[in-house]
Amino acid sequence: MNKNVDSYSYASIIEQHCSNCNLSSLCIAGILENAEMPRLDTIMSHSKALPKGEILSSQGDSFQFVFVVKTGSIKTYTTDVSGQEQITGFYFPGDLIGLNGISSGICPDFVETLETSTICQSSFEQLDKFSAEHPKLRRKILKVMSKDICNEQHMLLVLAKKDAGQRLATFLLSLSCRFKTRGFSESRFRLPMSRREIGSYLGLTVETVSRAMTRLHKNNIIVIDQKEVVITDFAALVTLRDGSK
Amino acid sequence: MNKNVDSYSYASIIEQHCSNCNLSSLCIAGILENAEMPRLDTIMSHSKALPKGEILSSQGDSFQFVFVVKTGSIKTYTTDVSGQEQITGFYFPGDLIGLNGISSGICPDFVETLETSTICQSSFEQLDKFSAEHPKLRRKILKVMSKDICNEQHMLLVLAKKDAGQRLATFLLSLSCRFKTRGFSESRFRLPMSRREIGSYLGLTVETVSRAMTRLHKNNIIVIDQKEVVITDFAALVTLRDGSK
DNA sequence: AAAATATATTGATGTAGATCAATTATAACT
DNA sequence: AGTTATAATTGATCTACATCAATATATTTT
Repeated sequence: MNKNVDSYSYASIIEQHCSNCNLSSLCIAGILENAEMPRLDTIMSHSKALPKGEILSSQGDSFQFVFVVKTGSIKTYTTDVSGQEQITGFYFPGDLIGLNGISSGICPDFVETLETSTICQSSFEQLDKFSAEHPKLRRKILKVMSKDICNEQHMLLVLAKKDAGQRLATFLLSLSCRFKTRGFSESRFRLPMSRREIGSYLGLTVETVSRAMTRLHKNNIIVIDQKEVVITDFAALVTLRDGSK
Repeated sequence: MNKNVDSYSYASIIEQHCSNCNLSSLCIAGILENAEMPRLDTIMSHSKALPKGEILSSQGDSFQFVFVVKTGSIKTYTTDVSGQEQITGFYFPGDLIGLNGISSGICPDFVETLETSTICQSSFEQLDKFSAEHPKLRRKILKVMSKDICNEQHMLLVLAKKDAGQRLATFLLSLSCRFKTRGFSESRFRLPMSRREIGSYLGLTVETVSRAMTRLHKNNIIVIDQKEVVITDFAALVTLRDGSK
């Protein structure tokens, strides 16, 4: 039972188009020519604001849709036979989510809003058909998946080899970079996820995340007030991240 | 400087074709019709036996080729600015490697033989062109990448949440399954990688891998003699892997 | 075959982070 | 505003694994 966007009573499709979306430079739509936009608009639907905690698709659902974050943020997480829950990624405006369902035809994870968010949705089959005729779109999809693989391989290294401080530094600098790419401040931002969620993503407990956070604060590398982060010493944060332990 | 296969003096292209390869059921070639094989043969080159330790491509190389393992086995690993080395995967006959280079155009990791191996190689650009005209090949490539993402997301959970015994159980059962798929025994096989390499992959030290191994042996779950493994109690190994810790 | 080198095992000890527990801060609800 | 529930911090203790060190076993070299 896929809970696709337009099945929500509060999430009907409203008058929005990829062609007039200011996000297109970040989104897969960015590689299309203006003339090709109308066709994209026929396969993309756009949600209105979804509240925090909304599950866009669940582990075990049959795979049908891919999503692009328009505003807000998303987490993906998998669970285990033993009930262990692992956050596998955080996603921000422009990010394309859900391609990992292709291999088995089953959604391998949960996709959930971290805060009030709007998202765009497409049937994967239709996107794939479109891409068959558009080499640039085809390549873009491959690039997105390839990038996902690289990101996860990097996270494997982080989880396997880095201590708590380095993991948190890696995390904060990655967020900083992603916010910067989206035109926001790279040094001052709000964490849309809880300490527990950061811990799940980084393979740490809440307590360890909290302690690592206050340590960064005490060392005057960041200022942290609840979810608000200010990076005050980028160089030190990078040194910590890249230190040979 | 890409060290592609046919640049090796000892690895000249020999008379081999995808069309007469007994591996095709496991390989991407498996989804093509007989009539399409000749075209695949024009873009695939086949190495002769490469010795252990041969590096097929290096982190930082410009991305050009993808590889399929024909015989033997392969490891991929990345390194860090701080010199940390992380094995990101082990690959066996039929496995397609290298698609993670698409996003940046740079090979993000090293690809190296674990033992004497033969491999098949294709220019990615040519494979991509071919796939443009063959929906099934296009879909197959997407499936391979999607599977890679799922595998890595699963490894993230293993590294973030599982203890040494569970990690080793996960590893051994995964190998068992992959060998079975390839027509080999699922209960008796040879580990082509060292304890150190297993440790790198699982985020553990050699010592911990060794201890976890002897513990499995003492509990009569496996018999291990150097690199030879016999799984004597699958149920116990599964229970260990899936245990809620 | 002997020497040298690399790999694996086993033991002793130290430590980062988990766990348990208590307190404080924040958000949600009535 | 006051009550309840949730999230975050901080402290005390415990433990699994890393680290250091010593053999032991393979593998390679001469």
